[in-house]
Amino acid sequence: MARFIDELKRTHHCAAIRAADIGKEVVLFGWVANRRDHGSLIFVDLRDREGVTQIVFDPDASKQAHELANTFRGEWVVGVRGRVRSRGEQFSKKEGRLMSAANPNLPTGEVELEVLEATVFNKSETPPFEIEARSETREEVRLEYRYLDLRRAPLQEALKQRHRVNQATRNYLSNNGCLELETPVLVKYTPGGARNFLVPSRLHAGKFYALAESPQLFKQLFMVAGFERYFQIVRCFRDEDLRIDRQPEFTQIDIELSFVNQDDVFSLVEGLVFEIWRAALGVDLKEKYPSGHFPRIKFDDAMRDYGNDKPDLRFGMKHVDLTELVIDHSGGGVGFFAPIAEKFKNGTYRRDLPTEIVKAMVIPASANLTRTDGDKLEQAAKGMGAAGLARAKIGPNGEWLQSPLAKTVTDEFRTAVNQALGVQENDVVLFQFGRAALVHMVMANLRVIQAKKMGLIPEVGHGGDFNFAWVVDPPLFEYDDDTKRWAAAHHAFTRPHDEHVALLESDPGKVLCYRYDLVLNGFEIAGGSIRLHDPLVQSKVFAALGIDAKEAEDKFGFLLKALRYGAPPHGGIALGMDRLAMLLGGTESIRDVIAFPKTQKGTDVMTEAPGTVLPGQLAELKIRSTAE
RNA sequence: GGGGCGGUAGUUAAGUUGGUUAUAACGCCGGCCUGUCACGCCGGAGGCCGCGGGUUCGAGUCCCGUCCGCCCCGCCA
Repeated sequence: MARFIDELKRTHHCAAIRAADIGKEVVLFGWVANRRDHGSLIFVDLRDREGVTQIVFDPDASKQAHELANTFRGEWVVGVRGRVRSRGEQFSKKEGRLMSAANPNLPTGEVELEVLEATVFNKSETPPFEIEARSETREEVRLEYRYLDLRRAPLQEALKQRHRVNQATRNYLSNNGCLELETPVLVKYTPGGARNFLVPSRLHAGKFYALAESPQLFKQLFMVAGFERYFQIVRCFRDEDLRIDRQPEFTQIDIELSFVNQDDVFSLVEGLVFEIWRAALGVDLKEKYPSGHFPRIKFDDAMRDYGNDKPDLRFGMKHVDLTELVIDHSGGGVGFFAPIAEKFKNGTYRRDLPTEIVKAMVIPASANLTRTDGDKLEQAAKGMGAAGLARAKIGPNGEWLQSPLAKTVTDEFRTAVNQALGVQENDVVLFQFGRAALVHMVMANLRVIQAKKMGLIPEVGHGGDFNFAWVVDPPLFEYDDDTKRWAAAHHAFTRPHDEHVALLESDPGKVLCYRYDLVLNGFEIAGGSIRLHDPLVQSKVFAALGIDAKEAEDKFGFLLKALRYGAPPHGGIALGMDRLAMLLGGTESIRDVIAFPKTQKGTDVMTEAPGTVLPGQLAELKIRSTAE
């Protein structure tokens, strides 16, 4: 029988010791976070997952424990039995007077543990970096020793918060009639959408499973099967390049509901988000959204005003689309703009298919944008693929200064633009023109970059403001400039607005649909749609996409078949758990809220995955690598 | 696939127009210390300057290549 653990059970977590416990004898287990050796008095900060308590080794209390503590080093795992006492008043040599020994910076700072008995469960090598809340150690090193990085308070808190989000989600959705049902991870590869990870089949040489990029098809089949309301907290896999908010494996809160419309889905999700914020942060979103609902923005308006479908609504600096003005003024004397006006005039482009546009954004005079600042913005724009970044500073009489456009612009056009932009003296106007998708993207990013510079976006960890919005009514189809035909903007199973079904054949570009995204502070945190369950409308959608019955059957056969056997009207949504956690935690990277994340190249620096395999394993799978 | 930034003791950084023994802080090791809590004081160890090649009398520094990490575009809900 070992003395500790077998006989002496842990009585408290370190953070649980308070003034009320003074006089009690307690047993604590934990890690040596810090050791301050005063010769015959040794202070140790003992850390466990709940927090830190100061324990004191005094040879007068236990000579043996004190001698053991002499050997303690950082991150050793130790157990102590001792008596809780007030830190009281002590004579400070530094201050030269009697003063309180309490530490107001610690929740447990009023008390300490006088150690009567101690043991070392395990020693530790010197860690490669210090286990502190604020680490300046490079992420690469921290990822290699992730198990040590995870001891740090911010990561402990992030993962505890994820636990609370999970709990709240399960409770809320269960209470709202959803069943937690599981779907396969090994699935059949289906074309379109994200690239899949492939898993070779040993029993079927030459064939492959795909790792599910989402449970989309299966959750719809649950609806066909009559489960009516489903949810799952599910891992999904996508073999695409990584970003600061994208990992190859990530977790989704996946929901599908029968007999609902878009409003019903929104209400359920709004309730869920309220619940999550309460559980994770103790924040009541009712104060900001008394109706219990988030505002809605039409997709077209979001693109026009912000250049993307996930606008950060915490600040203004909206874009202004000048395309119409440019056309009306035949380019307004600006050499850059004239060709765009010309193409519209001679019918090369239609106004309802604005493949080339002109956009502007006003940076207010208060930002004091210097030429150097402007050059930096231009560099950023070029890095995103822009040819350049035309600027104009507004003079006292509305004239354009320090601008390549100033010399040739007509007075009428300049006046019209100034009015459209609502500019004032010393404002700086940024212009982008050309391919719509590029202009939107560049201007959207510049808006965010500039807002950060202007302090309109709070520093990570210091932003209490959560700005939600539903982005709704996107077009069902996107015009593909390269192939000159319509393509499904999302997938081919989204339900169009009923009043637009007639337009499917005549004017597909005008067809809006019941797809929706929930955005928060510039991040898309959820996306879903009301599904198409009507075979007749479905065939019209396929027709508009130029997909014939055979191709549809080949690609989506089993779903189409299932939908013919009494599929109820249904729709759903998926919330990105990792992004949620990231925004809840105020961290700037998705890696900060995932216990064991991948690097930007998709590797794990700790385990060195992905790795090579033995030739025999490949042979068994009938696979040969062509990699050099 | 494209663009940008970075890699120097365990960690974080400095390192000048190329110059002789590559600095500092923290950490680590040893010693002293009964009220510290970023304890303090004294002493010490610690380097393939990511890797390979080139230019040069001489390279952490300049050039070429390469690997790794990060950010963005493409891609992707």
